[in-house]
This record gives sequence, C-alpha cells and structure tokens, in this order.
Amino acid sequence: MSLRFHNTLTLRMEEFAPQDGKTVRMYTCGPTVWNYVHIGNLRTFASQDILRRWLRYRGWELRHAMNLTDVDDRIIQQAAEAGQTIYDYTAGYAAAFFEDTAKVRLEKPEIVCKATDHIGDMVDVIQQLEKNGCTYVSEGSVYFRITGFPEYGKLSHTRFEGNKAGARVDTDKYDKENARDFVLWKARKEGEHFWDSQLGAGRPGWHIECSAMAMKYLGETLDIHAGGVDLVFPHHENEIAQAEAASGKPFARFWLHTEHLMVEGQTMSKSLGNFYTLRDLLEKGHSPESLRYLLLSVPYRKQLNFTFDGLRSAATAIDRLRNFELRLHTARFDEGVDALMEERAAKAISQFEAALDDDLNTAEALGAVFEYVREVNTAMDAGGFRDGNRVGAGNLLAKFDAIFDVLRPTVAGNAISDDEIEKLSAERTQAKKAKNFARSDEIRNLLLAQGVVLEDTKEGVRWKRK
RNA sequence: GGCGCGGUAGCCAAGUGGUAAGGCAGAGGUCUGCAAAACCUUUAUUCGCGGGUUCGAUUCCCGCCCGCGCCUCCA
Repeated sequence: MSLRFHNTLTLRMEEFAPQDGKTVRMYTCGPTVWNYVHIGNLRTFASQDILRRWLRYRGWELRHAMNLTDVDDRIIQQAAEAGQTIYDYTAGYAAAFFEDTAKVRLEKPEIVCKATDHIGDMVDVIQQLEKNGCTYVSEGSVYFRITGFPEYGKLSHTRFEGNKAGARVDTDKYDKENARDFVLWKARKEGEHFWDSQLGAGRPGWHIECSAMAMKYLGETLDIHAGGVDLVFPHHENEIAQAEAASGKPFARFWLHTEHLMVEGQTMSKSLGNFYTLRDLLEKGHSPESLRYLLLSVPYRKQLNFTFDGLRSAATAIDRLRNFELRLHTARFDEGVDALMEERAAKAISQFEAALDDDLNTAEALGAVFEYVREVNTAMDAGGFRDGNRVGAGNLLAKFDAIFDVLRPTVAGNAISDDEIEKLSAERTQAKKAKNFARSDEIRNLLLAQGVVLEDTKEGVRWKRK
C-alpha cells in the first residue's frame, strides 16, 4: 500500500511522494517564543514528529525547516513590560522550547530559523511583490492586496466576495483598501523595535516570515507544509498568497493540519483554568512519555480530549508494552523457532505499516501492536514461543519504538544505579531462601521507594524502573 | 450566515456495504510465603435520531438533533 495524506488544499486523500523522488522538503510553523510550550502546542508538534519519523521510515530523506517567531505584537509588548530587548526576552523561551520538546522526544528539524535573522529575506520577497503589483502603501505600512490574487481562499475553501460582512471583520481599519488585506511591513511605531530597510523603518508582518524562510531554505515549491488547524486561515492562506504572487509557482503540494486538543471537553484557555504547559504536568509527577503516548494515540486529524484520566491510562498502556519487552529479554524459552510466531510478527508489522501509511493512523497502528503482544504473551505462557523468535519480536518492537518512542523510561539523574539494584535484589533472594520474609519485604519496599519494582517470576527475579 | 471536523461500550478509540480492532477501568482466573508485579479470560445483537437505496448499512444518499473549531491573535 502506498503512503497517503489528507491534503487540506483538496480535502482529499492523496498519494504522497517528494517532487524529486528522494528528499522531502517540509516546512512547519513553529512556536512563538513568548511562553513555555503548552500541551496543545505539543499535540501539533508531536503529530509532526510522527510525520518526520514515518517519512524517514519509508525511505525518504528529510529537509525540514521550522521557524521560531521571535518578533510580534505580544513579544514587543511583553518585552517592554519586562524592560528587556526582544532578543533577551525570547532567548530564554527559545531555549526552553527545545528542552521541553526533547523531553517528549521530538526530533529537532534539520533547519530551525528565527524570524529576526531573516528580515532581509522578507524585505526581498516584499519588494518582489511590489514589482508584481500586489502591494500598496498606506500610512507608511506596506499591504498585500488580495483582490490581486484571484486564488485567495483556496486553502480555507472560502469565497470571500460571497461572505457576509460579518460582525467579526474589523470595519474600523480605514488604512486598508479591503478588510481582508493584510500587512507585509508595519511602519515603525514610537518605542517599538524596528529595522531600517528599503521599505522604510518598521518591522515585518506576521505571515511574511514563513513564506520568505520556507522559500529560502526549501525552494519555491515545498512538498509538505504543516501546522495546527487554526493556522489554515488566515496564516497559511496568506503565506500562499505572498509566496505564489512572488514566485508564480505553487507554494506547497501538501498541506497537513493537526486538529486541536481540548481539555476535559473544553477549549484550553488560561481563563478557564485548564491551561497546562509540559512543565505543569511534569511537576504533577507525570512522565513525558505518557503525554507523548496520549498525544499520539488519537489520529492527528481528530480533536483530542485531554484528561488526567487519559494521561494515567496512557502510562498504564506504556507499562504493558515495557513489560512485554522485559519479558522478551529476561524469560527463558525453548530452543528453536516457531513458524507461527514468525508469521504473527510479520503480520503485525505489515498492519502497523499499513495503518501509518493511511494518513498516519496511529490508533490503528497501536492496535496492531497490542494485538500482537497479547498473542505472543499467550504463546509464551503455553510454551509456543521459542528462543529463536526473540529476533522477530524484538524487530517489531524496534520498528514500533522508532516511531512512537515511548519504551525507554525517563530516568532521573539522581536515580539509584543498576548495580545497587542488582545487589539489593540478590540480597533479597537470599533472605527469601532463608525464609526471612521481613528482610525480603523490607528490601522490596526500599527499592519501591526508589521507583524500582521487583518481580518474582518462574525464572527468578527481574526488576524495572517505574 | 459561510467553511471544516466529529457523535461507536463507564472512559479513550479503530473500522468495513455482509454483520463491531485495540487501550484504560471493572469482573473472574493463573502464579505467589502473603503480597507485589505480571499474564490470561471476560465486558456493545450494537455504532446520535428519522427516513431512503440494497438480499443486507454502523459503513452509501436525504433530512434532523447535538458537540467542537475557524471566519479576529492563537498549535
């Protein structure tokens, strides 16, 4: 089966392959670095992480660029309130972003580009748009004239001329010819950060950074452009208008949008008191892997309802997989290879792959893995799983974890060492043999307090970190 | 009003024109010094509601109800 994605541009499933048959050129809208990442951000970024990993799994090379928005109205305002330059203000949050995303095991894109490092590139694109007659100047600011771009609205599937002049469109912006026109370059305002350019003193509008940087690093036509659903309009629509009006070429072939995360059935917002950053969850004692699993367990085009109950369920589900892996590595099996078990592993892998090929159906992919785990556990109990089957089973787990990446526990820096655990475990076994159950229970509890669980099995003791 | 997503067991959730994957929780069991941990079994005659097409629909069509998002900054 071939790799297919749902394309927002066409609202259809389409077979995917990169233009050049080798390297996928992908752009994703990154964070505005004015705060710590929240779990809604992470839902989108996690879905893009799966996309990255799956594209590579399927043999493509990857050239993925992600922007950091480090200048906008909020940043300017908050930096001013903090008495800092925008550079000082955003540097800390940019660093925190990569610390946090690494904890939930998001791969870093090949290219990370900051808006403030690319002012000149944005000015170049705006000048090209001027040349192409798509702009006008009003009160010192440069605007994009959407009536000059007939395809405006093709991504959000909106025909603006037929649209009711709704209450939500600003009607007091006298400086624009059309309410939907958007700013490319904002004239300098007193006290605000600005750059001198051929366009005059000012700063870039929000949308231009993505068009400029994407084309600079990936060429005029991208294979994939992705982001959260809220960006479809106006951000991505405007990116298309800017890029295509400047280059005359299609900006991106595939547009992938991740649905939003809700919290307890409601929109996450600070005013509702249900707003969580990754740091909030870690402080409450939840593991980064459990959040990663939860975020990935619902396919990206479906709204995900975050609950703490769900987070705990995710942690338990991961335990089941880790227990299986531990059993696979520690239990004793009869010599030989069981053909049926090999067949089951191959079937599980093909189901797993077909699921992810189908627009990254992570829920179905997980189903294939769990079904396999249960069948193999049953076979292990019945003696049907042989020593030679370890390779096939391990291979399946490796493929699974290359994408989901949740099997390896996060171990704190001050955790008890493996050697100490082994030593205490051995002492407990001795105590048990001597029927000194008081001492053996004491050791078990002592290790439990350190987050280590001892398990008695037919073949002896095994341990794991919780 | 326009555009889009969704309503499947207590919760999360996959799915197909031919009779419902998987996870969590619950119940039962195996193992065990008691435990812990682990593992196994089990839990929807039914897929928001009403019509229609069909030999047959949760899956296709029409209508309706409900939830959510975007149309303004937002992942």
